[in-house]
Amino acid sequence: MNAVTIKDVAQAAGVSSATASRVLSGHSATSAESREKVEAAAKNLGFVPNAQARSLRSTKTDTIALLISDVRNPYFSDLAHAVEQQALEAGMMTFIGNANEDSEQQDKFLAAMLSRRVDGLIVVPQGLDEDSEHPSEMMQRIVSSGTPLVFVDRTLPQLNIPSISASSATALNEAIGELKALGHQNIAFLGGPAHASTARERHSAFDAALEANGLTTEKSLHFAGDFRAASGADGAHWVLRHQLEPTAVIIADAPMAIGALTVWREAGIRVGADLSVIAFDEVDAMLMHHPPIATISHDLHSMGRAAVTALQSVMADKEPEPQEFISQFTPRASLAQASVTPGA
Amino acid sequence: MNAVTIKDVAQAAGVSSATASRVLSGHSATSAESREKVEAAAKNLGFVPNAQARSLRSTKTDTIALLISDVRNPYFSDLAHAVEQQALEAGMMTFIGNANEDSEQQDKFLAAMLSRRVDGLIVVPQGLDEDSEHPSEMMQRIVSSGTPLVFVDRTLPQLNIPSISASSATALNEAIGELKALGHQNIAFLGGPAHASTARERHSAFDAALEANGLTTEKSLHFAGDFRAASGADGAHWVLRHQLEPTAVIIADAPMAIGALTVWREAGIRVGADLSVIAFDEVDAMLMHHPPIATISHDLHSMGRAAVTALQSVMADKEPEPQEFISQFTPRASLAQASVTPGA
DNA sequence: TGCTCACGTGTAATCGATTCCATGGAATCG
DNA sequence: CGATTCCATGGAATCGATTACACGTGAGCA
Repeated sequence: MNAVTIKDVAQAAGVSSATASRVLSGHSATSAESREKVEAAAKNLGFVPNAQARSLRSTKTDTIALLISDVRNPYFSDLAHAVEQQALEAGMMTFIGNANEDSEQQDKFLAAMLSRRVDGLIVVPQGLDEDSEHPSEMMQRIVSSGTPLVFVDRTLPQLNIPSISASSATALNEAIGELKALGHQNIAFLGGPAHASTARERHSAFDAALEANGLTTEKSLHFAGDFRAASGADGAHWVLRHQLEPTAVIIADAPMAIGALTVWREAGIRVGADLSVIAFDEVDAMLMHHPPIATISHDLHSMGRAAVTALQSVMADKEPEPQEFISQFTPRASLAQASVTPGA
Repeated sequence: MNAVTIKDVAQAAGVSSATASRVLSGHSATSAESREKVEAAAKNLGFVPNAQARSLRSTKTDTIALLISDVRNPYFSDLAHAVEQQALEAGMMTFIGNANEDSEQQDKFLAAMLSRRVDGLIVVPQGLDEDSEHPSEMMQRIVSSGTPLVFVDRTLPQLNIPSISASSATALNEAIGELKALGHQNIAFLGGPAHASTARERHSAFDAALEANGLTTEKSLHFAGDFRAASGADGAHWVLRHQLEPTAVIIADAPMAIGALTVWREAGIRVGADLSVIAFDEVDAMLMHHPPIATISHDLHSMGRAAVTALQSVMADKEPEPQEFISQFTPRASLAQASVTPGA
C-alpha cells in the first residue's frame, strides 16, 4: 500500500529526487524554496522513507542490538530499558535480543544482527559451555566482521573487548563485615552459573571478603545455581539440609532470592531471625518481603548508559575508557544476630 | 570489513550471482554441482547476506515488531518472551519496543518500524490521552499503510483491528464470591489507568461481579492507579485512610500489588488477617509473600502465541478468528474471614 | 571585463541482493 | 528422428534511497 517513494515526492514538489533526498536528510545545502516544497509534498503524500534502501546505500542503519540473557529477569530488563533510552537519545533504535541463557539462541540472534548490519552490538555474553578455551564461533565472526562491540555486565576474558562491568568486592566486604559483627560464622553462598563472569566475580569476591574479615572460606558452603528462581529454591533446601547449619546466606541474584525466600517461608524459617539473608539486585519485591531484604545492588541505569557511550566511542574508532561500577550494600532487617540455627 | 558479497561468492564458485542467489535462498531449481560449489564458497568466505539488500528487493523483512507498554513490568516481559519465541519458530525476528506508557514514545517506535518495513506489528496500544475520539495519528497511518497489525492484551475499540485479549469476568466472579463467603462487604479496587482497555475491563468486570454476588457497588471504593508500583503504594495509603474501612482489596497488576504490599508491611497491617488481598498477574513474588497472595492470572504464553498466529493470518490476508482468553482465579492464604478493620 | 569560486540542482551510478527473461542443452514424446 | 518441454543458468533490470560528478548561474575580486 505504501508505494510512495522519494521519486513521487520529488515529482510532486517539482524537483529531482536528489534534491528531495538532500532536503529530507538535511545534509547538503538546499534553497529555502525547494526545502519548503519538498517538505510540503512529503507531508502531503505521507512519505515514509524506506530504511532498507537508505542504509543499503549509506551503510549505516542507526540501529544497535542489545543481547541480554533473560528478558524476564528484572535485572536485565532494567538494563535493557537504560540502554534503550540512552540509544534513543542518540538517535538509534535498539534491537533487544534474548539469549535465554542459551548460547545457541545467542548465536542465532547475533547472526540475524550481523545480517541486518547493525551499527553496533552491546552484549551480555553467554559463556562457553564446556570448551572454555574458545568463545563461540559466532562471537569470533562478530569480532572479525569488525562490527563495533562492547560487553556489558558480563565479559569474556579471552577476548579483548571493551567491557562495562560491576565490582562487588567493596559491597561484599561490608556485607560480610556486618554479618561477622552479628556473630555469623558459617555463611552460605547461593551463586550463579560458572559460565557467567559475574557469577565467578561474585563468588571470588565473596571468598576474598571472608578472608579479609578473618573468616575461613569453606568450599562446601557454595551452591552453584543458574540465576533462575527454581535453582534458588533448590539452594534454599540445600541450605536447610546443610550439616554446617549456616546462619546467613548471600544469594547471587533476585530471581534466585525470590525462589529461595518462597521455600523458606513455606518451611517456616523466620528470615531476619533464624536466618540472615542478603540478595544481589535491588528489586521492589525485596522491600515487600517481611522483613525487607538487605541487598547488594548495581546502578544499572548508569551501566546501561555507559555501555552505549562506550559503544559510540568504538563506533567512532576511539578507545573507550574502561569503566567499572562499584556495587552498593544496603543493610536491612533481614540481618539479625546469629543465634538459633535453622531447623530442618 | 565484511565486504564479501554474493558476487564474490559467485565468482569463487565459478557461477553467476543469480545462481548463487538461488542456491543460497533455496528457491528455484539448482544442480547439485553448483549447489555444492556455492555452499562451499559461501562458507569459505564467511558470507553473511545483507538483509537490507535482500528485503529491498523482495519486500519482506522476516521481522515483526512488538510494542509493549513497559519492559520492566513482568507481565509484559513474559508476553514479549512468548511472542519472541513463537515468532522465532516461524522464522521471524522480533523488534521489541517500549512505549513507557507514553504515546509519544509509542509513535516514535511505530514510525521507526514503518520505515523499516516490518512485515507485521503486534501492539499493546496506548490509549488516547484526553481526546478519546481519535487514536493517535501515527496509529492511523499504520492502519492506512496496510501493515498487518494485531492488538494484544489491550485494544482500541475505535479501530476495527483483530485483538487478542483476556476476560477477567469469570475469575472476578469467583473471587468476589469467595470474599463474600468470607464475610467481606466493603471491597476496594486499586485499578489501572483509564486509557488502558484492560484497566477498564477489569474495573467493569469488578462492578459486575459485585452485583452478581448481591453486593452493592460503591464508586468511592475505586482507586485509579497507573499500573506502576508507586501508584500501588499510593493506593495502599488510600485504603488505610478510607472511611468505609474496606476489609478486602483487589489490585489490578503486579507492580501495583508489590508497591501496596510494601506499604502495608511498613504499616504493620497483617495481610491475610486484617486485610484480604487479591492481585492480578501471577508472579513469583506473590508466592514469596507471607502469606502468599491470591491471584487472578492470564495465560500470557498462550496469548503471545495466539497474537503471532493471528498476525500470520493477517499477513496471509486471512481473517483471524477472534480469541478471548479467560483469566484464572487462584485463592491463597491472603484471603481471610472479614473481622477486624485495618487500623490507620 | 574576465576569471574564479561557491552554491543549488539534475543526471546517473551505486549499494547487494532478488528475479524476469532469454538461451542452450538434455530429456521426453509422438 | 524431429518437435516440444523442462531445467539450469547467465545477463540485466530492479527495489528506493544516497551521493559522485557535472553544469549553469551569480557574486566577488583583480
